[in-house]
Amino acid sequence: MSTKVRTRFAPSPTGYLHIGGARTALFNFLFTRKMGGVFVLRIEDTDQERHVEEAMQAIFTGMRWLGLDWDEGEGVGGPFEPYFQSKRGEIYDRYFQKLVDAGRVYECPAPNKRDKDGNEIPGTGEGTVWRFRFRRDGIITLHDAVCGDISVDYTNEENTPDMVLKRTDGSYIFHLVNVVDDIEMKITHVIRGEDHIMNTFKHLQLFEALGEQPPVYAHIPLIQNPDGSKMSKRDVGAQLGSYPEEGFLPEAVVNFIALLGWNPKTEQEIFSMQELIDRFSLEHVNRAAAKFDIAKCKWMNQQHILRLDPEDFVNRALPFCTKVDLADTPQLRAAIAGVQSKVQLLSEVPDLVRWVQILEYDRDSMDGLQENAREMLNLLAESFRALPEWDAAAAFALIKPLCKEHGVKVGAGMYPLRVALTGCHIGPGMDCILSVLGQAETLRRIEIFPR
RNA sequence: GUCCCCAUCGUCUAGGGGUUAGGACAUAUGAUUCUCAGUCAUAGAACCGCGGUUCGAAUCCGCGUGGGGAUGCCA
Repeated sequence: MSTKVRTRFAPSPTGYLHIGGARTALFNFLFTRKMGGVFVLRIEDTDQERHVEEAMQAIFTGMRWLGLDWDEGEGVGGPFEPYFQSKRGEIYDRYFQKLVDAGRVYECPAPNKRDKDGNEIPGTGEGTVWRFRFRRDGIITLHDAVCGDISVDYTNEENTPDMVLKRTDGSYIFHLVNVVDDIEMKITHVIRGEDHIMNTFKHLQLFEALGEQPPVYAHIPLIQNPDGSKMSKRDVGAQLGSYPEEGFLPEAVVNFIALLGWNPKTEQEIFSMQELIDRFSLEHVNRAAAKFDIAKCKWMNQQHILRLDPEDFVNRALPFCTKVDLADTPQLRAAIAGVQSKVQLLSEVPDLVRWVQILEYDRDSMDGLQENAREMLNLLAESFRALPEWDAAAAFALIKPLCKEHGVKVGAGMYPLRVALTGCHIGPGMDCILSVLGQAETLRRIEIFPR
């Protein structure tokens, strides 16, 4: 019987949750759910100097927004608490002592420190640090679940200098704590970004020195900017935190990043989380980096919006409207429902329904009016007024015959009406507009229309 | 510098010793619709280069080139 799959997502709270990090979390999540395993969220906050509290909250809220629920970690507990590395000092001391006893670490003068760009700061190398003594007797091979076999020659010290494990202040470096926690938390599969590949050889050495079996590793390709450069915090789409406020649906973002570097071996493009779980496998993860294309991400968002229940759509779009001071009324909700098929992002909704409460004439829309606009409006108003009983559907049904009767194309009659009633040339269907405004307001708006 | 990884339309990708190299986004054109959106149809658009293996290479191998990553008292 095979042991139960245990994975972890181990971000460090030094920046906001990055789209690449979100995808790493997603792949871990999909794999774990597919395998019926346990997904651990561990916070790697050993670098107290760079620790940012809001960044940590952004990780939690970002993962919850995406629907990546973890089985062990902050908020849910678990058998290997605590899940913050800053609180696990004694455990690391114990493992470090093992390395001391085995003669695998040695104390030596500290090198110079580095700034955040990695440049050395001269004259800062004070005190002593502890380094791990790598084995130098051969080539180390990593059997990666995505990349295949990769080997590095550890007899060549130039690229593999003995690594620092313990800082001058007694705290431990990432490599040690990462490996120790993976051992302690019984992690069976490590799915992480390709930028960690070179670290993995160091980690393999650590596992061996500690007499432990390493987990299965799967290194996933990085996400790059459209120009191929490394994506950093300031780039478009880089921060997951910006997606909710820009009007993306979490299911669309999940769908999009899942397909960035993994393919489902089918031509289907739109997937729910459950479908992704059912299909996911590490063998179909690509090895090449993917560029981030915001246009396709928006298209995918649109596809998911189209699939939402109308009521669900209204509820999700409503906050974007109230945020710009539109009042939550039945009329507004009706108008929102009318634009479900017209937006790619929820944030586009307010501009399309503002007319319900605020009538402003859009310059471009006004310029598009033809000479006979006033004439058409008068005719329409006349027939609306003549209705024995107001009924939006009936009013709407009058428009086409009226246009034909007067020898104008339906669009030529509908357009001025739309601009007169909403101030804009895009928005919900005309039947929806008439229904929302009602007879009196419809006639009033035609009346006051300045053309 | 050294080490590691990668390379199919502009982008995400399928395929993989013999294919009209397929799909999606984006773009363009047309149809429909309420001049938006949507839907439908059509079009243009790719195997990085050079050698080798082979009857045959985009596919396998080597070398270049390009891109990315690593080489930290960051993670």
